[in-house]
Amino acid sequence: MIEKNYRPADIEARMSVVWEDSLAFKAGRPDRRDAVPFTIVIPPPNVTGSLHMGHALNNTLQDILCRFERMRGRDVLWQPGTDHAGIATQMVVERQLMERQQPGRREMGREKFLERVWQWKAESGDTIINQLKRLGASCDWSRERFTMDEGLSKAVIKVFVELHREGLIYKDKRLVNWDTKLLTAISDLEVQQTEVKGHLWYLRYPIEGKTFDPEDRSTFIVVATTRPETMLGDTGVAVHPEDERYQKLIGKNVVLPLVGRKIRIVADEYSDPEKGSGAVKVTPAHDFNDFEVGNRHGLRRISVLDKEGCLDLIDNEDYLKGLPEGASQFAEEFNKVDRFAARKRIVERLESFGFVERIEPHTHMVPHGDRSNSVIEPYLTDQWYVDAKTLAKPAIAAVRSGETTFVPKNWEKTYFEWMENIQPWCISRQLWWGHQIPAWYGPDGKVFVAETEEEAISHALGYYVEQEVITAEQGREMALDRNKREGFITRDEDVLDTWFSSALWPFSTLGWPEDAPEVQRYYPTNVLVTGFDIIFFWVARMMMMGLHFMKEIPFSTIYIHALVRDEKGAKMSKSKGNVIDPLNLIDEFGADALRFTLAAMAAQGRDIKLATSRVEGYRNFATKLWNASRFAEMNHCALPDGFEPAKAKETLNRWIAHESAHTTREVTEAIEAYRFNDAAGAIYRFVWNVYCDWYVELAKPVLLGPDSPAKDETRAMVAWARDEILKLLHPFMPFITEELWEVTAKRDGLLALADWPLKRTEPTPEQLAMLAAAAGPTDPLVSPAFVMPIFDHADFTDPKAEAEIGWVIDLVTQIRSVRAEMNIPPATLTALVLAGASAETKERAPRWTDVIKRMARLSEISFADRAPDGAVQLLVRGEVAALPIKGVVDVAAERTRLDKEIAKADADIKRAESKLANEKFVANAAEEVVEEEREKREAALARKAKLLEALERLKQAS
RNA sequence: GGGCACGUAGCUCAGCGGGAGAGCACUACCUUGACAUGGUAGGGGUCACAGGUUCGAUCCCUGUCGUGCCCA
Repeated sequence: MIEKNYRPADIEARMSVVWEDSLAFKAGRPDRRDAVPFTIVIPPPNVTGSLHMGHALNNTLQDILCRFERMRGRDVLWQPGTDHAGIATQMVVERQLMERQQPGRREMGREKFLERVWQWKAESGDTIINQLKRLGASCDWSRERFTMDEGLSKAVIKVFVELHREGLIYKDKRLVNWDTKLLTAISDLEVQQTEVKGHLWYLRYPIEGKTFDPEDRSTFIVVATTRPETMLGDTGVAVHPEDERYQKLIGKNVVLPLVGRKIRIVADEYSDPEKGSGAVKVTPAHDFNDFEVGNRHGLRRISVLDKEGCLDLIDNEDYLKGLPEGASQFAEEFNKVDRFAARKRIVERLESFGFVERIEPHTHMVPHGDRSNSVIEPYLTDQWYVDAKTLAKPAIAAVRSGETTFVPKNWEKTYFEWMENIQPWCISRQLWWGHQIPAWYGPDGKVFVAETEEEAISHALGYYVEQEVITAEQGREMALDRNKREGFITRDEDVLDTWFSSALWPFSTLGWPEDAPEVQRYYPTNVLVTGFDIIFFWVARMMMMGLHFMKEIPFSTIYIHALVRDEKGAKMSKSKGNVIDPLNLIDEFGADALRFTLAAMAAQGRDIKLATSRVEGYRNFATKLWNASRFAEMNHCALPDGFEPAKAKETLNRWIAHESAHTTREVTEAIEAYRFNDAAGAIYRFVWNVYCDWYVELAKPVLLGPDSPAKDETRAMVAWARDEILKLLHPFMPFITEELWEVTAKRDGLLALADWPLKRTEPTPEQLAMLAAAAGPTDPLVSPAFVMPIFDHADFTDPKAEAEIGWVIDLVTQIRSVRAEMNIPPATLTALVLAGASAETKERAPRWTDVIKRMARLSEISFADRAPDGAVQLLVRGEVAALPIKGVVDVAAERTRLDKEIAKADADIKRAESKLANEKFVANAAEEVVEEEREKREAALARKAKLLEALERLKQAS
């Protein structure tokens, strides 16, 4: 029995358990051993995360694809898991420690802290997974992975060591984006440029050999800067080589104010004569552009900041080198002053000596850390880098060749843009939570990269024996005795960028580098579903790593979906805290309603700003389906064994089979093309506007009437069409459909594992050849028939049934419309006269008497040669349907109505004729378009003639 | 500054070379035996603006204005 009311919360809780217990989503089910696999790896949410709208959309779409393919018989693996999210997680735990007033990370020490993070993960790491389950995600939960799992860590180590051996990972001292709050390097991608209102300071740098005089412009050169405090690290001044103002100064020195360092004036195209003074100070250790300029001219790099962003001058050999007497006094005064305070004080000091020419307000972009939101400092440090440029080449080629395709295609441009200008990827992070870099340093700082410490020590001992740093005897002793080698080599403290492990996700989760059968079976995956915001962070890097280590693309299709934005149109993010909670929507309207809303709004290439009213509307849709199923149940509609819808005799039943097959094709094709909104729209219209509004209504007289073969057939068909709906709707609304599937009949199995309505037919050899050519080489495991299945449901198409039911619908609709227009109350029944009806109509009408009477509120239906006097005359599919309503019909009003109809017909005739009279139209337009226009004209002419007749009769009668 | 989108009904959004669509909201009527989370019938849009291409433009092209995002 179906419950009276649709209560999503109850159903969802129950169905989750049913699915879990039945292992319905397990990949590699024995009964699908021979099925073609279909694989999606989930974009692993951060363990710190909780479900936001972006996740809800992303996972709804993946689930639709997975459930769809599972019903189509494939062996689906939807690989779930979570990401350790280095910085985010470390921050969460540190914050927790602070809130509980417990010792901080550094006091605790690395080992203890990491224990603490794991403990946190054990307590809270399941949050997001449970929320995904609430959404209905049909992942193979038994295969859940975590980027810091033993297996995945092994993959990370192996990849690092191999790339290092190949020279694709290296250590380099160069500028990085340094977060002075988190005390770590971050990658370019983690830096957000934010517009900040600042100043442009024009500083006077005295020319060597001249006596500085603020009034005499020949004694100094003016440089403009937004960061005056970095001047302490200046090692040059650059002017444009063709800037005439400065030609004579090129090659000369200036004396750096306050510091006294002599620095050279160089010619470099980097300085823009149009901007500021045309001369720029060069600080290679604190600016990315200056770093390049410095390289070109061999300028020194002098770092004047420490890790926290404070001036670091005392004991700073680079800084002090070559400075005149007395420089140490200044160094002592300014040492350990924070960079922003230093800016103020240095400007003051410069002003006091007349070194500041002027200060202008200046708005510019300042880099901020996306996690800490603190100002990022270009900082000179040793870091590990991946040679992304080399790895990007095959990744670019794979997309160029179409081996991997983006949907929608325009994202390929973005991908190429970035990949072709890719910079070395800084992968080391000065954090504790993450994969510790497998590199060890010997006593002299030489680095040994190896998978294990044992391996590293053996390399190191071999090396130092050879270098005669230690004797062969010492080497042997240390190799044999742990205690003796203790502290001889020390491991790199840094961990890897979180995205380093995410880049391996498509194969590390399958068991690589072990020789796991899953790697063979499920790699490459079929489609990656993600938002465009992580194309660079994640998609591109998976492409690079997948191609390098598996020698195969990680996925053949990349479906990029919209971003769900907050009400202001801003991107939602975990750290910004501007997330809308989809769980509230699930609580209020149900997961099915939320999923359907997201699918219906997932039009390609457009962002989603979610309106709650839509969710409510789709909840109502679920209610509608619920009640329609109750109606079927109350009328004992059930599917008898061996029922063949194609053999139905009743026109109405043939019609719903016809309509149903049409919808099936629409939904199937739309999902295949990732047009989720079209698929959702098609099934929505079918359920509500076809099945409920017309089929069920038209079937009522039969269902409520006496027993008959027609009634038996209709009962079967009502149930059959309901089952078709449940199947088609299942990928979108899994909970309600599974529930209804279970309670409406005795079933062989779960709906989640039932067959999709369209059966694949064996393709002909010609079709196979054609498909093989079209499919290309991307997915060798997939037979062409799977890439583009061939379906056959010609059995259901029935134009005759369509015409007949169409006539009924038109007739009823028009009568209803005119009744409403004339304010005839529903309680008043009217008679219907079919005037001058064709043989076809005379044959059809009796079959629909009950239905039409019921739906159009009629007392009787009769035939006549002509419409009775004083009747409202409707034109239904070219024939007159008259409603004689004595005393109700206002003749004047009816004339006006007919006049309006005639005017409309006239307009149609005119439009068609003017087109057809246009020689160019007839000559240039497609034949079927012209033909269509002719048909329109004929139809309008006929309509007008009939309307004129009707008008004539009305005139005669009055 | 470069790039990518987007301006369609009051709101949220589809559509996209051959007569403008949905959901919500709105109006009127309806306790009809699945459903008032419903039914029936309506109202509402120079498809941002200006040019161009075309037999024909909401749709393609160019420009303008406005909005958003990404990268400098």
